[in-house]
Amino acid sequence: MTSKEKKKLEKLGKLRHSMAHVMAGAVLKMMPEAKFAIGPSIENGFYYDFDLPRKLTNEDLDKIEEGMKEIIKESVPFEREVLSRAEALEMFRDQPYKVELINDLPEGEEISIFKMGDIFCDLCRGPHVEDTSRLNAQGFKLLSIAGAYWRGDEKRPMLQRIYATAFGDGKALKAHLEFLEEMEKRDHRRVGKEQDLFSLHEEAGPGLVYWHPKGARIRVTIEDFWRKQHYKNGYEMVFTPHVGKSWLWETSGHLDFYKEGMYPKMVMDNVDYYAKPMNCPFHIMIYNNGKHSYRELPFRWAELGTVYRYERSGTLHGLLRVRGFTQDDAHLICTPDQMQSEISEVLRFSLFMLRSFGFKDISAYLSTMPEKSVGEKNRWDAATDSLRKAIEDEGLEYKVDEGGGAFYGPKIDLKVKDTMGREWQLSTIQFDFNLPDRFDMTFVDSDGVEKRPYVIHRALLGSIERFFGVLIENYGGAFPVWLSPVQVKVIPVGNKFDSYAKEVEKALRQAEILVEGDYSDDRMNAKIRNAQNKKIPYMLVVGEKEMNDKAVSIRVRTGEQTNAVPLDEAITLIQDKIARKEMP
RNA sequence: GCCAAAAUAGCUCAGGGGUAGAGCAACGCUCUCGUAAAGCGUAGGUCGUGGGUUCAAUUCCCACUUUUGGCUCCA
Repeated sequence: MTSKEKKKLEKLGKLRHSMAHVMAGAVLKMMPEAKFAIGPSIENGFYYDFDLPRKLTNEDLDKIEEGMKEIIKESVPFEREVLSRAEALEMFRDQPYKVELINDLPEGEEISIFKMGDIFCDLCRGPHVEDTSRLNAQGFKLLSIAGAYWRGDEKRPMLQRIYATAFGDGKALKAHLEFLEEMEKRDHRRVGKEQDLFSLHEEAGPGLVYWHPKGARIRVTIEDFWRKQHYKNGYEMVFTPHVGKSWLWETSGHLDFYKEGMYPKMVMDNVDYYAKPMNCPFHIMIYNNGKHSYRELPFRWAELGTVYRYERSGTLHGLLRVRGFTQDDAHLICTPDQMQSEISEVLRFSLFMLRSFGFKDISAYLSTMPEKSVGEKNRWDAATDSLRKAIEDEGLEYKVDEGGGAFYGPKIDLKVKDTMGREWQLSTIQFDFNLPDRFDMTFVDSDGVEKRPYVIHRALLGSIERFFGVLIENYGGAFPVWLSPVQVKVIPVGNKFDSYAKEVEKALRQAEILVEGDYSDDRMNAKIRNAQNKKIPYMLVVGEKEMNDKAVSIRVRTGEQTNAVPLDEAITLIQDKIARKEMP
């Protein structure tokens, strides 16, 4: 970010934060009993949390918005004052949340308040605009009412939060509202319905995904590519069961530390079984099936492993947060000597995969040893160093989350930015110092001594379901040709040309192109419209001329049109686009 | 899980204490069509589930289920 951009953001932040005070003022006017929590500026806007005598309705939002516009019109000044702790506590004695905030301020910290005329006064660090006339009455919009726990803690009171978006002027606001509309259009749940890709069924189990034929085609494309690349990169595939006896989960520690994330037990013949929330114990079972020499290592075992986890009911969301999903999992089992090269390789591989799917803007997050952890410090240090070196060698931008690692090992997470500028965490590469001990994994080293191997978990796409959701939103349903579930729609201009269209269809299918013909009695215009709406990359329109010349008319979903293309040329062109993973 | 809102035809949605409505999709018929919607017709619903109030509930009330927006952004 340039310093100019930073300044602009700071200015917007000041504006939004001031706007939050204006909103609080309007709410106070409406409900004098209101208790105020916090009201920061956030990305694209601001919010304020209130404890109110009654529930807010959407009509209230309109009234509050009106109230805010009035305050803005009145050019109310913002004035800063510095108070002693005692004065501040006295001033906010009727505001329990503010009192808590004041009491939590560290000793010696300056306590300041901002007065907005006699309308509203808030404990606040600032800064603010000089007066409310600096705010734009056309530049904001209250968006939604939401519940939010005081300080994000579910044991504390639930407050009412009003979210708003705000910009310097009406034009920027309009642009942002249009952006939100565009997001709605790209929503994977909406596109999933429009293109008949997948469904979820409350009566059959929430958070469990059904892949329809079109969605399954995309999934198969993803998986085929994934398997091929894994074999090319020295991995082996494994398949493991979906359930395991409690012994397995006791040994792994999941029943001690992860039980609330697991589906409850099934009992068969008086024995407890659990659906797997992770694949790792199964892969370790394969490893422990025999004795291993250092000469065999490293093992790279991959599995598209479907796992089941309990996600809190309120957090389920389309494909992005589900209860049953398929991890593109793998475990690297290696000697200490091999660790660095394995990490570097898997990071490189990960970047290759993400880029293959069109994600170019990738950043890394390195999470280091937390306070509570297992495993020897020197192993943590070596592992963390290898992760850091791998990131730096790739020249990736990265942030360090000190102490943010899991208790069993440090990790790298990769985040991609999609075409709409949103970040998604996809890949994760994670050391495990817990399971090798628990399962007593060993290899015989060159000196004949049994030693502990390093175990690294990794998922490149994360989960197939979630990745699919991200892909849909990234492309807004207009996939590159290789991922499109229908790459070509053959459209005869009239039923007279159905037989030639079928010939074309057959030729394309022989060329391994995903093709469908439209033999409905719709008019050609309607057929084109239907194909456009499904975002099918190529429409091959055929009629008399094409039939006579063994040709097709190519209409790309962008609207481009090329007439009289010989059929074999059209096939080559489409095959080429598929091979290059390009847009049509 | 918690707060709020929602659930009506396959989809998008309207309606409202007294026989349930539209558009699109589906199906049938007519038209045989040249680059983003031909015309006519037919069928389609225990109004999410269970309970209550009422002469009468899809509508009002309660519970449940599911979905949606939130629950990290620090005065």
